[in-house]
Amino acid sequence: MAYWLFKSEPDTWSWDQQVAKGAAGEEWNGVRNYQARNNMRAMKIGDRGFFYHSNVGKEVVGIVEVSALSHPDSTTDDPRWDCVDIRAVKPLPRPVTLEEAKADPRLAEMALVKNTRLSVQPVTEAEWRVICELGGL
DNA sequence: GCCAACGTTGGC
DNA sequence: GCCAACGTTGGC
Repeated sequence: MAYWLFKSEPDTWSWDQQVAKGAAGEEWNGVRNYQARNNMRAMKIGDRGFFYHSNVGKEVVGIVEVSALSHPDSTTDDPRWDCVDIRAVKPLPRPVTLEEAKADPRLAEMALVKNTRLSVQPVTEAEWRVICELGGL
């Protein structure tokens, strides 16, 4: 199983909205970046991801799961853009802020820290464990 | 195929 | 609100 990180501005799409979608999940649409799209194309059902609030909060707030494989993004007719569906699994007991991630030497190579502009990122298993630990899981 | 101009993201 | 980093576009 692979691990990922999904960024969203809470003003646009928040963790609470994701939770409200329940087990059905929701399209992770609107991504217009090739790297991010390629990451989504590589995802499999059941892969886990962090849900990160950018701009407001700047923290990992919860864990999601891929509930549908990559398919055309319904918000555009442009065939270049695909997306997966994700559903909320559980919140982190304690959100992990970007500041904390930056302060932890084990996360120095994390895309969240090194490549702030990428909106859908791969996360290594080691990084996954560290964030979970910091988040109180 | 290069690169300048432009647009967007996201931290501060 | 600013600006740095980065990605994309389009002229040549």
